[in-house]
Amino acid sequence: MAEEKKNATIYDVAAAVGVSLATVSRVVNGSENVRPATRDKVRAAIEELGYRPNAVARGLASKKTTTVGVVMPDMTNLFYSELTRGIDDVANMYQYDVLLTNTDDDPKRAVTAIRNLADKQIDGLIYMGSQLSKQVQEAMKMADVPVVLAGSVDQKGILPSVNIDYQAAFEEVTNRFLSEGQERIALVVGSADRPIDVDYRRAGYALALEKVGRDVDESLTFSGPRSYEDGQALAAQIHASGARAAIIYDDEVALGVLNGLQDAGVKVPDDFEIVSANNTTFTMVARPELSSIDQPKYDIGAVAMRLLTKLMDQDSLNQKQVILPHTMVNRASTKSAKRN
Amino acid sequence: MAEEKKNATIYDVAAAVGVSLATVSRVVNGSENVRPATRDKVRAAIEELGYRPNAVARGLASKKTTTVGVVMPDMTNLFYSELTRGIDDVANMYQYDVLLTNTDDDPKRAVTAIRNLADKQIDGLIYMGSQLSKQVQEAMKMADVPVVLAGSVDQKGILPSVNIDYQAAFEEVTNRFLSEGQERIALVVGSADRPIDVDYRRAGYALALEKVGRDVDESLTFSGPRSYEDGQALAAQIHASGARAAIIYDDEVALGVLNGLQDAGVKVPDDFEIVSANNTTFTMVARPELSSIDQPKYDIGAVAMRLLTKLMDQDSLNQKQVILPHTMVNRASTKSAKRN
DNA sequence: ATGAAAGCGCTAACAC
DNA sequence: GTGTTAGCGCTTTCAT
Repeated sequence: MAEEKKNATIYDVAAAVGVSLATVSRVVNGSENVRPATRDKVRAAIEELGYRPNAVARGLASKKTTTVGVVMPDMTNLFYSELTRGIDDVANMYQYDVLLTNTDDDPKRAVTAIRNLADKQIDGLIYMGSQLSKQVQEAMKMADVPVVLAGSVDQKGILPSVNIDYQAAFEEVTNRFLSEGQERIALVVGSADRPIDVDYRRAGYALALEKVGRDVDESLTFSGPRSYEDGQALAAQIHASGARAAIIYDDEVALGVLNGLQDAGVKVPDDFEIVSANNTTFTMVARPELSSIDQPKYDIGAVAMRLLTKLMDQDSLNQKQVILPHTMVNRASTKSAKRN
Repeated sequence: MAEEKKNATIYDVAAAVGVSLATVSRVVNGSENVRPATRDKVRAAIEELGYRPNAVARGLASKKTTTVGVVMPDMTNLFYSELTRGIDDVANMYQYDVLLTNTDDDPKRAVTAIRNLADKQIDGLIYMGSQLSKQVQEAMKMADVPVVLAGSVDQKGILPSVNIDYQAAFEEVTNRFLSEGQERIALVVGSADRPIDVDYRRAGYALALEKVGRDVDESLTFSGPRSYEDGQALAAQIHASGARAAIIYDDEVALGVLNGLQDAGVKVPDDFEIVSANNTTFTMVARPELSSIDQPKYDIGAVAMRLLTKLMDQDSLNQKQVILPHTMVNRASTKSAKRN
C-alpha cells in the first residue's frame, strides 16, 4: 500500500498534505510548534509515501551528520574490536553511525584517515592509536570536532580519554611476582618508544623494582612483538635471558610466549609464570589458562563514546581523563592461583 | 603560512584566483578542460587556503557519497573481523569509506541498519549476516544500491556473493573421518534453520554419509553454540552422544569443545578428533592445535568489496557467485596429521 | 502554528 | 577553456 518508486522528498510530503516544507521538517524533527491535526496528517503522508529524510541533505543544511569517526589500529585484534564494540553500541544508542578506519597503528595512515573523516564532516572522533604524534594532533585540530581517546593516552592531558591505570596495573603484577620471590621478571611491551609502553607499563614495572631497591635489568625487557607468532619466536629469547616470570602487554603475544615455552619443555607455572594484560578470550583458551590484568574493554569504548556524545552536545565533562578500574584475574599460568 | 581559521569553501578559492566555482570544481575533480596555467593557480590557492572539499555537499550535489555500508554480525568474532579487514583495505584502495554496523546476527537489527545506511545515501552495501530474511531483502531493495554478500549465501542466486563451497568442505571433512574408520561423527553448526548451516554445511555432511550408505544420526548433530563457553558446555553432550570425532563450524566453539573434552580427560586426537572450519588464530593457539578447513577470509572480504566497486561503477560482473578455494589444514587434533 | 525564502557547499548542464 | 545558473534535499531564520 505504501510502495513508491522514486524516493519521496520532503517536498512531496508537503505537497501531498498541502503544507509547506517547513512544517514537514518540523514534524520530522519533533518540533512542538505544530498543531496536532497537522502533525497527524503529515505523519500519515510520510507513512503513505514511505518518506525518509535524506541524511546527506540534512547534514549539509544542519552541519551535523550524526556520524562519528573511529580510528583504530586493527580490528582483527580482539582488544580493539571489543573496545569498538562498546563504541558502536553506544553510538547506535545515541543514533550515531560509525565510520571506521584501520591504520595498523601507523601514524601516517592515521593522519590520512582523520583528514578524510573530517572531509566527511563527522561530528566527533574516537581515536585508539597507541601514539599521538604531532601530525595526528594537528590533523585533529584541523578536523575541528570533539575527540576522545579510548585505550590511548594524551600525556599532556589535553584530550579527553578513557583508560585504565596502566602503570598501577603493571606495578601490581610486578609486585606480586616480587612478593612471591621471583628474582628475574621479564617485561614485554609493544614498543620501545611509545608513551603507553615506556611511561606507563614499563614505568610501573620499574617502580615496583625500585621500591625493593632494584634496577631494571635491560636484558629482561623486550619490545616489539605484536602477534602470536612473534610471541612464539620470543619465547626462546625470554627463556635464554634467565627470566622465570613475565608480564606481557598483549594476550596473543602472551599466548605465543606461553606455548613457545611449553613446546620447549618449560613447565608453566612451575618453572615460569606469565601474566597477560588484556584478558581477552585468548587468555581462557590457553592451557594452562593465562592469568591476566582485566581491562573493562567494552566499557572503555562505551564510556569513550558516551563522553563524545556529551562533547558533541556541547555539554561539559565532569572528568576529562577517565580511569576505569582494572582487576587481576588469577588463572593457572601463575602459581598463586594454585594456592587459593 | 597556510593557516586559516574558518574552513575555506570552493567559493573562497575561486575568489582568490579570480575564476568561477566551476573552474575550481574542475581542477579539484581532475577535469581535462582547464588551461594548465589556470590549473596551477587554482592549485596554489587551494594549497594556500588549505581548502578541502566538503564531502557532504559533494554527496548531495553528485548523489555519490563514496561511502559503503557494511552490515556484520559481530566484529569481535575473528572470522568476521578478518573479512571486514579485507573489505576495509580494498575500500580504502578505491577511496571509499566504510560505515560499519554490528547486528549480532539479528535480522531485525539488520533491517534497521540497512535502512539507516540507506538514509545516509551509501553507494553500496556489503552484507555478512548468516541469513537473508525477506525483510532484509526488502530493505536492500528499498536502499536501491548495489549489494554484495560476503561469507553469506543467497540461495536464489540473485545477489552477488563471495563464499567458499561450504558443502564441499564439510563433505570432505566427513569423508576423511569416514575413510579413517570413524563411525560416529558429530556435526556442530550455528543454527538449525539457516541455509548456510542446513543446506550447505549439514548437507555436505549428510552427503558424505549417504555415499557410504549411512543416514544422519540426529543424536550426533548439534546446533546453536556461538561462543567458546558454549563449546565448553557442549563438550559433555558431544561426548555423551558417543561421537568420536566432530566437525565444528566455528573456531571458538571448536576450541571450547576441545578444551572441554580434554579437561574431562578425553585424549585428542587419540580418543576424539576435531576439525574446525575457519582457521583463525584460535586454531593455532590450541593444544593440540586444531585441524581446520581454511577459508581465505581476508580475500573473501577483499573480493566482495572489489565486486562492489565494479557494481558501483556500473560495470558488469564476470561472475556473480564467486566461490573461492578452501583447503584443509592438518594439525594435531586429527590423527592423520601424525601419519604425515 | 505556519509559510517564505535564503542558504549549506558543491556538481553539472548549458552557454559562450 | 571558462562562466552562469540551476539545483541536490534539507534546516533555519524571519515574518505573519
